[in-house]
Amino acid sequence: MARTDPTAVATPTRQRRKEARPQELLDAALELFVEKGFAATRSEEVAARAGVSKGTLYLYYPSKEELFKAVVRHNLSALIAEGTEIAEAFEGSSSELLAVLINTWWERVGNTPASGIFKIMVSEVRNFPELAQFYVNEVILPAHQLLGGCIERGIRSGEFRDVPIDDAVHVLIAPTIFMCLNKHSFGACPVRGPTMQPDTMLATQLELMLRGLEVRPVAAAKAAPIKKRKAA
Amino acid sequence: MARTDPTAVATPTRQRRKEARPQELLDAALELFVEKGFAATRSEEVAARAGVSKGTLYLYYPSKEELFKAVVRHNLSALIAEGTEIAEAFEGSSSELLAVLINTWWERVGNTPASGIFKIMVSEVRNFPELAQFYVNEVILPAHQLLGGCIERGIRSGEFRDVPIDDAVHVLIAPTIFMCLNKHSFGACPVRGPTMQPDTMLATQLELMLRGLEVRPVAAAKAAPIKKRKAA
Amino acid sequence: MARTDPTAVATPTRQRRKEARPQELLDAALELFVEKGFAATRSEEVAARAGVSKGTLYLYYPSKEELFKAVVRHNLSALIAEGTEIAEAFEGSSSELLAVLINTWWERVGNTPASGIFKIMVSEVRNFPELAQFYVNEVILPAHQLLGGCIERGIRSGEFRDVPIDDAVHVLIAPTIFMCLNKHSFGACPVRGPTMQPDTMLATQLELMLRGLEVRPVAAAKAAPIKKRKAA
Amino acid sequence: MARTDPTAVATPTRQRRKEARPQELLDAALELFVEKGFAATRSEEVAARAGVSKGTLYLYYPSKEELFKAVVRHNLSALIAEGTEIAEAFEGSSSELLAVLINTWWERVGNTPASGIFKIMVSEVRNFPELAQFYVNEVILPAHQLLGGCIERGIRSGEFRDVPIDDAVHVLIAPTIFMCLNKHSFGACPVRGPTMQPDTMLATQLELMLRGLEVRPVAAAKAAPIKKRKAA
DNA sequence: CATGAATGAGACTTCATTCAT
DNA sequence: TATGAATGAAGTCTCATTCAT
Repeated sequence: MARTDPTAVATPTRQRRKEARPQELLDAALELFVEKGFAATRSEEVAARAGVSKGTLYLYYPSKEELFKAVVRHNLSALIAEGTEIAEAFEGSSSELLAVLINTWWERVGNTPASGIFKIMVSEVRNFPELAQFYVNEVILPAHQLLGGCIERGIRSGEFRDVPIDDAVHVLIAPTIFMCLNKHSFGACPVRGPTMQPDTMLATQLELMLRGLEVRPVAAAKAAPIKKRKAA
Repeated sequence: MARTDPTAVATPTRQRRKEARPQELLDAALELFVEKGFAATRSEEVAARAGVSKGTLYLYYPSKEELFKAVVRHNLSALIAEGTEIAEAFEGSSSELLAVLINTWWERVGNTPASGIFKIMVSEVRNFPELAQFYVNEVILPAHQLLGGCIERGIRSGEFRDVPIDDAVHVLIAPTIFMCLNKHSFGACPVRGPTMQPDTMLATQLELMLRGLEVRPVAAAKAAPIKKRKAA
Repeated sequence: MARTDPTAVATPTRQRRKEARPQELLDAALELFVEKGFAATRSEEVAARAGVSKGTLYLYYPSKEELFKAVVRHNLSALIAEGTEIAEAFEGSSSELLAVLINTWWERVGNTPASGIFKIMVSEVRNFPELAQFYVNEVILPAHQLLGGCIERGIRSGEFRDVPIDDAVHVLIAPTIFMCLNKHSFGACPVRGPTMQPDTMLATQLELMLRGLEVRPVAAAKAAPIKKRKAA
Repeated sequence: MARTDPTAVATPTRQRRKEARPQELLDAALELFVEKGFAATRSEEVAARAGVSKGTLYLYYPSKEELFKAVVRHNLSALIAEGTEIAEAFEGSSSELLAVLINTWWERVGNTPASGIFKIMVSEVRNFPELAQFYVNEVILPAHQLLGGCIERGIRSGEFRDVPIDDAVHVLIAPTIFMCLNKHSFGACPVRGPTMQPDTMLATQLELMLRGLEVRPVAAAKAAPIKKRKAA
């Protein structure tokens, strides 16, 4: 309706709209797939949220499944671009570097709609196995190498203790991904409970982690699980 | 097999199975909802995996949605039961206590099919808002109080530094949930990449965390995010 | 409605209906595909004509296309069965044999709903190439061999002239197929015009053909086509 | 090419093409309707094969249905024009005349893309009843009168036996239409089997028919159909 | 209780047709 | 005129749910 309104000043031309469509559709789809999941999102909703009709969606993506893959690939590529950029910024102490990397990542990814991609991946990889290897190759491996490299650098320079690198990387990453997942699941539900505050949580995480990595003798905390009491 | 059990008092197989039905259905449903998500799981598949017919499923649960809620509630209740049991075991230093709690939790939950419940929750809470408050009240809050209490106890006893308790709890929990999610998403895909080793990762996490919590002067790592380079 | 009427005496049981379904669906589908063509027939119409709902159709045939193939194969098999039976009846003079074969064929095929299969084949083979070879192997070739054999037998016994067998077979078959096609196309339209009378037409065809085949000297009618007058 | 024609009076290509459009569209549509049928042919394909865009098709024909009718009417008119022309050439013996008519018809119609019109008619008349009467009036009746007249002439002149004229006409026409139908259905499929050779088949048909029509005493071949054996 | 045949609402997708450019 | 982006009615197919057996 407004689209055909002749008095509208900023009505984009068809040509302009055609060029913007893929991005608009991908954005709408990301939102909905994050909100409701792939299977529970109707094609028509995606189209509606992008401001077009059902048929138009199919002009750009041949099926809902292809749309989904495009959403994932598009957003993972964005992630990769960010990652590469961040990686290039290397300088200063390893502690500072880790802090910079994590804070930057949060600002560029965690704080944007792209953060929803993690929820999608967790929820749907098993239904879209092609995407699994893609994600591993393009996101997990580079990210691991980047962070693993920082930790190794810190270890070699004597700044960090000699911890198992791969495990440490996972522990380091977990809270940030956890925040992204929380934001798009419980965080989006109107419930009373302990809310996650990304800013302070990130700060706390960094402090704990960096302290945990720093060189200093300590008595390792080993503890066996509690034995399960058998029902009499 | 059970039929030849000499202690069985002539309980007919059918009778036995009938009583076991709800549990079998919930188990089958948990598996499938974890594998494929709620919307992509067909009622008939659940029935088939539980070894009954489609119609039988509806004798026990009036709809797929109710089945889903039952699965969630059933598994969350199990979680709660475990948590309560673990909580009662309180003794020793706060470090040891945290280690015991986490290791026990992993053995009782993370290492069992119930670990899939987190994937379900993350993926589907927004579609089942009733479950959100339930989960927060029955799982998140108690768990937070338990862990938060440990940390607070450690702080008060001078064992731990004075960290923001809520954030620290989140950071403490994140890697364990992260492992559960990974196990049921990427971990279930046949891809080459860095795999997560729960046992060593848990050990590393505990070591990092406890060291991070321990009292000791340190220069806090503060770092602003890298500025995004604008295109010239 | 009537189906659930408890007072109905002849209400078939579900089991009985299940067994009859495939045939009922194939019959309904044959009718509709003949009437309107494959593409213009809606699945739901087929189901409705068979007295079931849309979903039930898909319980028996996984797609409209598979239903189509089943219709063709089912009816071609019927054709083949008839053909085989007729072929076994060989006896008497070759003229009589041809007459018997054609009359019997008409009674068993041309005069039954199976006659519609020819319209379907003509209309749709190019859209279902798998069926082409099947039809050639199972219908055309056996029929040709049968009729060709009769003609050859007549030639060898001196009853028929030495005509090109393959061409003669085509000429012999053409009017019968033509009648089938006509019956399900123009013949089914309420128009004024020369209608085809199968019975007398068959008789006339036989008379012409057998006379044409019989031994007797004749001056071949050779004639060049009329030259096209070029527009001035 | 036409552009360099020295006799062309500067007619711009676009203008020329514009005038040729309707014919090009009709030709493309004929081809596609013959290949795939009306319902399975997409408007856009027709436009593409005619070298124009989807929208342009609608400048010339207001709907796919109208396009279809135009195709039929256009090609039937061509048929009629041919028929009239052929009819005027009347001369010689009735046998020769029939031979000339049929051979000419084959050359002008059977051997051209217009031969596809019969497949279309058979497949689609029931969906386009308006066309039925048109076809009967404009094609079937004149053709019948033409051929029927020839046969009658032959009978009156003592050249032919006294056969039922209408039936004989049908028998006479059947093989030619049969060849047209075959050419655009099985004939277009890449299958191994007895192929139809129009030239020899036409010759054989004529020979059989004319011999069949010629005056000569014969014992009519009467034969009852074989009784169907009931299952014991 | 258990079964599985049947149903029909609803989701995906296609494509004839329109209309701004 | 010609184009092709956009639309939405309509068709195919799925699957949660019911119910006669």
